[in-house]
Amino acid sequence: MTDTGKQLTKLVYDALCAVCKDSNIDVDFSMDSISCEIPPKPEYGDMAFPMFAFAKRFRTAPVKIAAAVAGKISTPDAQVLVAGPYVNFKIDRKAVVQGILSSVASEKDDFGRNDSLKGNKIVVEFSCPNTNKPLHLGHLRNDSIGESVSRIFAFNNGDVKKVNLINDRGIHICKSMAAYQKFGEGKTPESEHIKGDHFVGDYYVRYNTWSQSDETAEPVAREMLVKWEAGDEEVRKLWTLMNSWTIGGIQETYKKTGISFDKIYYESQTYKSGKKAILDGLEKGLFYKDEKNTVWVDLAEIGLDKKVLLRGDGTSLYLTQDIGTAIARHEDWPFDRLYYVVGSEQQYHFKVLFYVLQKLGYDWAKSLYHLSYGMVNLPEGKMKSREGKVVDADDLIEELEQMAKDEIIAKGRENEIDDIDKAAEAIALGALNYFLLSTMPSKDMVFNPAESLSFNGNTGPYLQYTGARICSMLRKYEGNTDDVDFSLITGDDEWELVKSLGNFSDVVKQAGADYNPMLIATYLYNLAKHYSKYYHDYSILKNDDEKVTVARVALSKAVLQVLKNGFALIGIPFLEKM
RNA sequence: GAUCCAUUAGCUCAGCUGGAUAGAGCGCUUCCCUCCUAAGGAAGAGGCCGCCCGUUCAAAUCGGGCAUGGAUCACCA
Repeated sequence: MTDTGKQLTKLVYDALCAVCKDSNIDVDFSMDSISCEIPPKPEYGDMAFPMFAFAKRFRTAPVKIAAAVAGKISTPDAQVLVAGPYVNFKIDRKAVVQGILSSVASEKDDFGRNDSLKGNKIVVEFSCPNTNKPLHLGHLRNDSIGESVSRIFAFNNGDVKKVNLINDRGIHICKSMAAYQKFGEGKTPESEHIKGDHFVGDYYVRYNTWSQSDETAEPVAREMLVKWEAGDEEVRKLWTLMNSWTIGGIQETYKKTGISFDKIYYESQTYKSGKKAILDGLEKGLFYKDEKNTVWVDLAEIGLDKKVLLRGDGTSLYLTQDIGTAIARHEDWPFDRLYYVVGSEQQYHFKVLFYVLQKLGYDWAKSLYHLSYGMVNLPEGKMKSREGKVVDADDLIEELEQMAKDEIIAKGRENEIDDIDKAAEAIALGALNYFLLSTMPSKDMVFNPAESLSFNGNTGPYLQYTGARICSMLRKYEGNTDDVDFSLITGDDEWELVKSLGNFSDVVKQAGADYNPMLIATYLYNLAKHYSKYYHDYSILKNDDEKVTVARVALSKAVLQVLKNGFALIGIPFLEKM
């Protein structure tokens, strides 16, 4: 495609020069200034050259320039069209089709893989749950984005490490512990047959109701935190036990949603770090101390106020700790970039964090990114943990699975599918991940259970269904596609499909550059949509001419392959049957 | 008071570094199991792209202002 594009660009350039000569205008532009586009509709041709850029120079309307330029071009390779302000070409599609379909067939699961991030060491930190409650829908969005961008970076051949930092200490953890100590009566997740994270989460809720009616609750939690920091044996024991329950439960959820990490950090092990860096900075005069020995940073340089880096008693804060872990991480593995997948409400925090690291003289601080994502709201407003207005992750997944199962049975597909439970799980996960990733990360999104859980239309299951149909068709096809006459797949609808396949790699690159999985989701939806129309309008298996069948099957195989490759990037399980 | 983000169809969202008649899905009104899965396809209705200026041959897109909604801001994470 690019070769053809270059040839045509040269033709257009030469014609433009000729037009300049006729009008006595100096040629002060190069070939690079000519842009080449793919027209939005097939009837406009296959390649388009807009003439807008020359309107000013020529003091002529783009439409007239296009006509003049087109008049100067004659080539046996392509047909020239004037479409308003554009000079368009219809080209010989066969070679392009052959090129793209052959690459898909030979590169298979690696089709779309490229070197745009080769040599880049990239850390993606995401999820970062607390150990006092189970995951909710907001965490699922975080996980989904983190896992997906990691896969996209890796598909651009970046060297990716996924890390998690578990927030396992602090007053909120002590609250669930305090409630358990008071009301637990030695119960365990096993004895109550409850998933560990939910078990602990129930005590966190219990604490909140307790503290509302009894003012002795708060001192209990506070005292527990002091004991924890002092290393009190009994408190530590309880802490270890309850954390193991929660983390065990959360890991089950990770397993279910296809999330994994290369390394898991625990805040209890890192929360004291950063102190030394701050003191060093203080010595260098980067920060200042007040009369209470509190260490401050002045943020006037970046238009902000000031911020505490170290308490007067020498203890660390969230920011201090993040400074420490960032430094430690870079020492562990000198990354080229580090992405923090964290909600948009922490934009201020990261702005300050990056600034302080830069001030401390760490050059790599400019390679830190806050991959900020918006909140997941409910139609009636925000999710509020304390009021119990949250969409629990496990509950949501279970509900989706049940719906998928019902759907399979309602469609009478249970005999066609080998393992209904497995298929239902895959459909549920596909629906969930597609839903979470098809909105731009930076934007807030609304989760309307009734509408969001649909399996029709622009959804994950629609994509899975498109793939499953192709598979089902291929199972019925006996022949092979070793010898394809590519000239038989040059119709407009087929051309659109092939063009789309050819774009996949660019979309993967763009998604990597923008760290935006939504681009993959949108791309896949459009591909599936084009294919569905094609599938409906064209007979693929039953044709008078066997050669036509071969060609169409080859095209279908290529679409299937690209769908598969894209699915892997946004966490949509591929299904051969559904 | 300040900073950041958002505002596109009834609802949920696309629209890339400005360019050909503003696009999907859901919902609504119709039509299609002709072959390979109807979890599908086709058609229709539905838009001052929040408002006002500006830059440009060209603005949903860029800049400024305003309005509305949200997030954040001095020792919570």
